[in-house]
Amino acid sequence: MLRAADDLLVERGFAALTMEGIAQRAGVAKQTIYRWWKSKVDILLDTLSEDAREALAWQPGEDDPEEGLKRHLRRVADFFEEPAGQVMRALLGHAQLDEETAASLRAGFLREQRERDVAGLRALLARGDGPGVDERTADRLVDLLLGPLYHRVLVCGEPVDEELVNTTARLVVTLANDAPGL
Amino acid sequence: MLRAADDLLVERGFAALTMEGIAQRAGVAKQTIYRWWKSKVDILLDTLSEDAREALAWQPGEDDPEEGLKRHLRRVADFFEEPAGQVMRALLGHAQLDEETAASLRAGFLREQRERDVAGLRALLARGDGPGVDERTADRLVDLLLGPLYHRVLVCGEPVDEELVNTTARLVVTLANDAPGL
Amino acid sequence: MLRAADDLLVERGFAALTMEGIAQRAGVAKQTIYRWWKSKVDILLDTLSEDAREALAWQPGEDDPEEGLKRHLRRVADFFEEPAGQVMRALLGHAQLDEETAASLRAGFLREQRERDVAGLRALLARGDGPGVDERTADRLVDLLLGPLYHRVLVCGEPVDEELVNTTARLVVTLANDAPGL
Amino acid sequence: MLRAADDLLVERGFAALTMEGIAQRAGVAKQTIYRWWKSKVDILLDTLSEDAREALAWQPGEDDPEEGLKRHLRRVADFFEEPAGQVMRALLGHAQLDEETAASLRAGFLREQRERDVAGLRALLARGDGPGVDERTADRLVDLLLGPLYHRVLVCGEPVDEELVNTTARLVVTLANDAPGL
DNA sequence: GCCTAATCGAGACGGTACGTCATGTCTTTAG
DNA sequence: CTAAAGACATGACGTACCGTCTCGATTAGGC
Repeated sequence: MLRAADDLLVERGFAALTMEGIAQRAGVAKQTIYRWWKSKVDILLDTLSEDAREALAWQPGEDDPEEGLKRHLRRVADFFEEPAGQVMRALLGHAQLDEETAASLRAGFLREQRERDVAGLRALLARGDGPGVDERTADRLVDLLLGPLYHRVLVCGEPVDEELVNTTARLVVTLANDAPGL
Repeated sequence: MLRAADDLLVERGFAALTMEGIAQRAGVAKQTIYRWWKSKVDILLDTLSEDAREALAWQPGEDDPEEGLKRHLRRVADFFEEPAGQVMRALLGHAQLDEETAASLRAGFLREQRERDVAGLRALLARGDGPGVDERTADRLVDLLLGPLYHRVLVCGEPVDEELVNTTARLVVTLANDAPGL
Repeated sequence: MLRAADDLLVERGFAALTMEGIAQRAGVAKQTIYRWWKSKVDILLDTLSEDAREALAWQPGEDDPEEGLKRHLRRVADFFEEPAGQVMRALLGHAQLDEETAASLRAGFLREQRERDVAGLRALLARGDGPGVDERTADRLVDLLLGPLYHRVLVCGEPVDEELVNTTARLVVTLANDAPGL
Repeated sequence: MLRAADDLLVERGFAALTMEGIAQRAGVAKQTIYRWWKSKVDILLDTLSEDAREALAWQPGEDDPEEGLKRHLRRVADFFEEPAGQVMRALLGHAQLDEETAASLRAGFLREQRERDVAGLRALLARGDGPGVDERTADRLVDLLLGPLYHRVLVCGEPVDEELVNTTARLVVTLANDAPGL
């Protein structure tokens, strides 16, 4: 059923993603779906957890912090082009329209991802020359790190280009090394 | 009718904002609404144009670039707390779910606002010590300037704090003065 | 406008006969139609008066009563095949659905036509060998004279054949000559 | 739902008989009605089949043909005063306005009723002194038998009086006994 | 190996909103 | 000053999904 929901979202968009449609596509009765999820948003939250966790994971590497950040940001940029990225866009979008979706999304996937991002960022910066950053500082840096990419994708609706990745990465490294001034 | 739509959105949320509801609230026939707008999204696009233009305008000032940026970012942050900001959140959200909404929003309000942002940013930076930035550079800077705020609001669902405003403003000024390395 | 209404009725049927349609077809504003008639039924009543009076008139002749009746009944049968007959069918039909239509139709056209029928029948029978019939008797005979034809057309929806015309005519003449037993 | 439709027709007339009204009166969703019938006419056709079959049935009796005919015609006359008769009037009326209604009505109820009428008439005449009539002749007689009553009710909008019943009955018996001259 | 019980497909049900159509009234505009 | 053009409030249309609810049929598991 997750697969059916996922496919329909990508094929026809969120508006055409109905419980009846998913049921028919999955060859299942509506009631059976309601047994496990209480809405189509709930289904998407599940598919997101399955698919996005790995795609947004911080991969280990031997390079310096700036290079590592670039690598990760490119992964994030690519993620938005994939089906799982479409699901995330849809959920982030729906969270703007519905408080309950927002709460579920933020209490679940987004909170966990934030933790992974903070940890990943700290680990990466620890490999550099500087003193590294504490958890609170890393948390602050995440908005600066991801914000420009999300803005480009969600607000402008354009793909993230290399220049934005590079500038953002360089900038965050600079800030991190200059942490006291943050 | 714009007022009725606006009120209902803020009071009850996007899902409960129906054409029938707007019609009833405005004391107007559904047909009359359809005569002028083809969907509730269309109505919101109109209210956005009316209300958000001024709220997101770059106000003149005598202060230096960094101070000016902070002032503007605080206005942006405040905007998201107002009704007009709710409308914008809703439209940005719906744009993630519906290609047509995305196209309308970006071809209209967002494009114009982007132009105002680029012009405002350039004007502000021109008041500083540095050489200022050309249009293309300013355009690139806008993602970095606004991205963190939008991320905080749309993704995290939290209010923009003073610290984020200050850091972002300082960072963009630094980058601008260091433009060749952008 | 009568012409426009008439044409539309025949072309597309009663359901598709709307005030808006008539106005458009006649190149006239709706309001102008409402100035003269209060409904589409009212318009049809007018076209009926214009067209049906002559088609259902009793034509003079030199033949005997039975022949004369046959002639007249054939005219009635033919009338139902013409556009004016369609109007009459529509109005009689609508009169079953709407008391007001029924009242207008019966107070106007049908009452006058009934008078013409009674007079026509009496004149015809006066040419025969028998003693003729008085007005009340003729009035009673009219249901027997026209009923079978109307039944065939309105209820069965089939055309009136020669046999029905002949039998009905013969029968009414017989009855008329046997008036005391009526 | 048949009951709700029936009641509303009698109470408020055909024009005020709406799918929404029926749904509300029956405490049922519109969609449920559309699941089973495709229009209000379809519903009325069903109520007619249920109610009119018996009211228009030919009842057995021991009397002679003329008396039997009178009995039956009086039943027909009474039928038009009942709710089921209102339904029939409405359907016959609407059949004049709409080809599809006409086709449904004639292919269904009217065809069956015609068969019952032919059979009933033949059975009655077989009880008389004469030779009886064959099926084709009986079919021709039905227009003459029912036409006057229908004319009085549908066209004149007046109740059927005893005189019309008696005259019509006598006349059909006479004709039947004189069948060769038909 | 059978019978009971739970599960699941199918889809009917009472609802709500959709977007469209025609109504009859009204205002505005052009000749 | 009239009449076209058409905006307006109203209300029904027929459709799509919603979330809940019965139905049988089909499995499985406990005896």
